[in-house]
Amino acid sequence: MNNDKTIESMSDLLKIVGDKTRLKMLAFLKQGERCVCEFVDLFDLSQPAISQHLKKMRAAGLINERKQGTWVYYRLNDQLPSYVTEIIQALPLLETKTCDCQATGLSIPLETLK
Amino acid sequence: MNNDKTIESMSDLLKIVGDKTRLKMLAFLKQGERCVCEFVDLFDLSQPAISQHLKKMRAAGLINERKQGTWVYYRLNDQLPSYVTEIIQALPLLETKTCDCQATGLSIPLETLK
DNA sequence: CACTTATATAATAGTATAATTATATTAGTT
DNA sequence: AACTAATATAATTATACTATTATATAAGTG
Repeated sequence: MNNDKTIESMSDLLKIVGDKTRLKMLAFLKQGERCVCEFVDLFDLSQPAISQHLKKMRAAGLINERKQGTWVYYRLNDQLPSYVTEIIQALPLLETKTCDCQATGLSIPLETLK
Repeated sequence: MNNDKTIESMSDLLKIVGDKTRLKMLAFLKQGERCVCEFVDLFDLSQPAISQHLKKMRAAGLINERKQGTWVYYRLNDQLPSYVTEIIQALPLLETKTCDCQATGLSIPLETLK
């Protein structure tokens, strides 16, 4: 086995995790699944910026997505290296602001209930 | 307490840890104290680059230094956040090449023994 | 089908990070 | 004191990252 390759892959993953915005996203995801629109509401960033952060975390295997209609929900991957799990555990729990798409507590669009 | 500040400080620390070269340095330091000259030998990088990486890790509180004559030895700080300890534990053990300044196994310059 | 909403992608500009070369500092040696 | 070796700092360049604006896609609705 190649040690340098291990270190490089750890570096790649830690660089993804180490960004302030992405850490905050991970902190929110500790509480469960969240839709993209919630991040757009919660962060003082443009929607494309949010989308690109989520893409990077998805590509790194940190999060998984679930699509429901136009909405996309992300959740933490439950198979993460222990050192990543430890980082996420160390993150503070953040206050939840409820987004329209979660107002029902059902995590699905209201329209689908009509 | 301010959650954003916690996240920001975690981000700052993870950015320091997440660099490939610095991760490799931390992997070497798992085996114990090392002098700067060893890093200069072991890495395919200029001496100033090594020095700057060590400075950042020192400033972040990841490592401690001990000066002995012209030589400077660094070791892991033994009081690190658990999530950092976990990262270091996950690093592979790297082969040790012995440097002149460690040839005695005493970690001190030969000249001081004269 | 035109319109709206949610999300993603592309192009680009701004900022941060790490590398190099050059130079300074500090300790030890002759 | 001059010389060498080890390390640090400064200045600069190159590269990588993140944010923005503009645009595309895809689903849902009237």
